Amino acid sequence: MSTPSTSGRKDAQRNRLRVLKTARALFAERGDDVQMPELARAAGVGVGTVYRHFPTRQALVEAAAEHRFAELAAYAGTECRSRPELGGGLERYLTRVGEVLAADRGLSAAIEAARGTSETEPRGPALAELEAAIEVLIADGKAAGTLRADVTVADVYMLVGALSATIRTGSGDWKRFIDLAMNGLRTA
Amino acid sequence: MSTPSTSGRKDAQRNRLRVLKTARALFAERGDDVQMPELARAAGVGVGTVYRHFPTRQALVEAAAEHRFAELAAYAGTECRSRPELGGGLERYLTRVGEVLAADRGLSAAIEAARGTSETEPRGPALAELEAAIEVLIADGKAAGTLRADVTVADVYMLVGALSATIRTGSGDWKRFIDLAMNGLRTA
Amino acid sequence: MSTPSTSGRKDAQRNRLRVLKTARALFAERGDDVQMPELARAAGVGVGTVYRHFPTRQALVEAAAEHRFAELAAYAGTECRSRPELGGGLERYLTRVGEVLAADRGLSAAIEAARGTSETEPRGPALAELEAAIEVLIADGKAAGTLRADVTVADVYMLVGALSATIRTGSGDWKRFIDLAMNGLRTA
Amino acid sequence: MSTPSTSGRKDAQRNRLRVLKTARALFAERGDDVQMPELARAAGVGVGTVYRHFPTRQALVEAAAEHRFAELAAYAGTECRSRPELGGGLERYLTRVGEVLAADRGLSAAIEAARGTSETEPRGPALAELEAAIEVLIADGKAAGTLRADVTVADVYMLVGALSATIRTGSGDWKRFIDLAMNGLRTA
DNA sequence: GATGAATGAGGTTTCATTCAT
DNA sequence: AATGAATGAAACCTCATTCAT
Repeated sequence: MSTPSTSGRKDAQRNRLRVLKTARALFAERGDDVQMPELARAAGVGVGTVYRHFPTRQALVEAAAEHRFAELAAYAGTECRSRPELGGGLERYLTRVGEVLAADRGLSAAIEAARGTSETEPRGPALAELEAAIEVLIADGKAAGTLRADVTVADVYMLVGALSATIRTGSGDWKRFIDLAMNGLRTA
Repeated sequence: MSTPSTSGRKDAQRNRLRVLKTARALFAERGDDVQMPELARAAGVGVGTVYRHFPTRQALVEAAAEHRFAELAAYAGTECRSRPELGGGLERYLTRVGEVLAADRGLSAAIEAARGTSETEPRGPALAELEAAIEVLIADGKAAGTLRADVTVADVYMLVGALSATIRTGSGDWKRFIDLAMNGLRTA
Repeated sequence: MSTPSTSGRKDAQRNRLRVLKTARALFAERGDDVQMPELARAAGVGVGTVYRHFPTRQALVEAAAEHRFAELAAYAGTECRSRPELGGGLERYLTRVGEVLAADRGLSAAIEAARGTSETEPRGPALAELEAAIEVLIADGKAAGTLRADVTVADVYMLVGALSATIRTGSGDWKRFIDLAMNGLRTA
Repeated sequence: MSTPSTSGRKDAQRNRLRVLKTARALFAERGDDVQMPELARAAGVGVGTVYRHFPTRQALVEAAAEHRFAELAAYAGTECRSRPELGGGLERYLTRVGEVLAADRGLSAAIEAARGTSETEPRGPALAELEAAIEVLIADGKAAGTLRADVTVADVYMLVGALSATIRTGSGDWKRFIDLAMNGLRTA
């Protein structure tokens, strides 16, 4: 509507991204109660286009989740390691995660709602990347003598999940959660 | 229709409880996808009766949540304190919570779904009781010198929420979570 | 809307019938392009009520088919045999079928559309009844020496189907079809 | 885009035929539930190309119908008359029709679905040809003294329609249908 | 002429809740 | 107080058709 030409084949990818970003924004704002036609309208495309790129509402939510996840993974792999000599890369990482999630509780809610009763967590491609990055942060911490020797990626992953829930449900001060969690990971 | 009168107030209470227990059982088994008419049938009453006692589906879910919560509170107040000289009352409590929640992931999911995008957590009457009980467990721990001096009820409450999410989503080994959490609460 | 009270439990059956009759009428008039909400409105009930009685659009169409089928079966069992000494019971029956179907081409179209690509024909309870009645008509004809000795119920059933298609598609004069068909069934 | 020019008019005809044949094949296999984009893909062209040649899905189905119809007409005009002294040209023709339709029930279903509630049958160019051919077969039969004197092309056309329906719906043994039909057409 | 991404009006079905009996 | 049939507002998704490239 504001952009003059809606274009053709070439920027199908651009459309996909547009939908994805609109979805993130709308979910962030209003949680799970966003309907497909409305979302399409907000993205400036027809519902059909949304469904072309994401065959199911759930698929769209998952893609939004993955999108945010990828950002978090990228952060873990770059900024957090930037000054390893300072130590505390892991803590900086968790804090960053907290900030992102806190700014975006609606999306978390939508993701949670979409999970429904499904038993398994979806494992997107960004996950492997994230795990590798966290591995490094853990190694740094152990090298600096600040982390317990038995800390694993699985531990951190679990704590991120717990942090996310804490923020989403507002069951407490998430900075305090990180504080306690880091304390739990540190050498006695 | 032909039976003169099916009794009075006493049956009403019995019905309320029947519905509540059926709800806990069905939610536990199938999560949020339980429909009101079906639930009514399972409880052996009509939908109307369910609605007489719980004006809304959400109200019923909240009641089920409170019901479970009350059990947890009772446990904190009794068994966990039973042998304070042993120490570790708080850890025993968290473990108990974990066991109950792990046996009951469906109900957690239903509760979570019912919360929807609502900002605030419902605070039922059992909460005060629980807080008092936890206060005591914390005091015990501090007296035994095992807990950090700054640990509060809010901390524990937050950790219980995080534990619940960890179990519900299956994002990791919840016993390990308790391990890390307790480590975080302990004196350095 | 015109009837003062919509009543409760007792005339659920009355509602079912009302929906069924409305369906027959609407399908007769407009063929397959009748939508559920519209049909419900025409029947003076909500869509939900329609779906309570007929879990699927297809189920409703099938019920309408069966309803008409039952009428045809009843006719075969009664009027057509009324004066066997006249002979020609089978022909009178086919003619009657033709009249009913000709007055009701829309329903035939809806039924056909609902069948879709499905391989098998639905066999409702009226079918057995019809077959028994036709058996008798055939026996009458053979006794009167007018029908070929090898004529079976399956033949007649097949011819009824063919007659139905002839009428529905308007591919010719159905009375002529009956003429030819009867000629085909008669002794040389 | 890089290829200078993909030829001119000749390819267009080739494409038309390609689409038509693909349509026949796909409809034969899956009945009416074939989508335009899918059909286009199967034909190795874009949807746009399909629409260039057939302005409407219905038009394509009709073209497929006509295509098959033309084959049937050709057969009536050639092989069936090949040895008129044998008699039974009409029966041989109907049998051939039956064989073709039986191998192709899906297309019949698609044609039927496309007709929808429309009152009139489409009359393609092959029809006149067919009628002429049948006229001859009928004349042969009458000359041989095997057909009733009042048999018309319209009768045969109607019977072909009925035969088609019998095969499509599977309501009986279509060879038996031909048997009865021929018997109906024969002199007493 | 060909391509295929985009469109968006519809259509079926679900299920929390109401209310006549 | 209990019953359960009825309600009807949604909400998702499909797919024939268009048109910019």
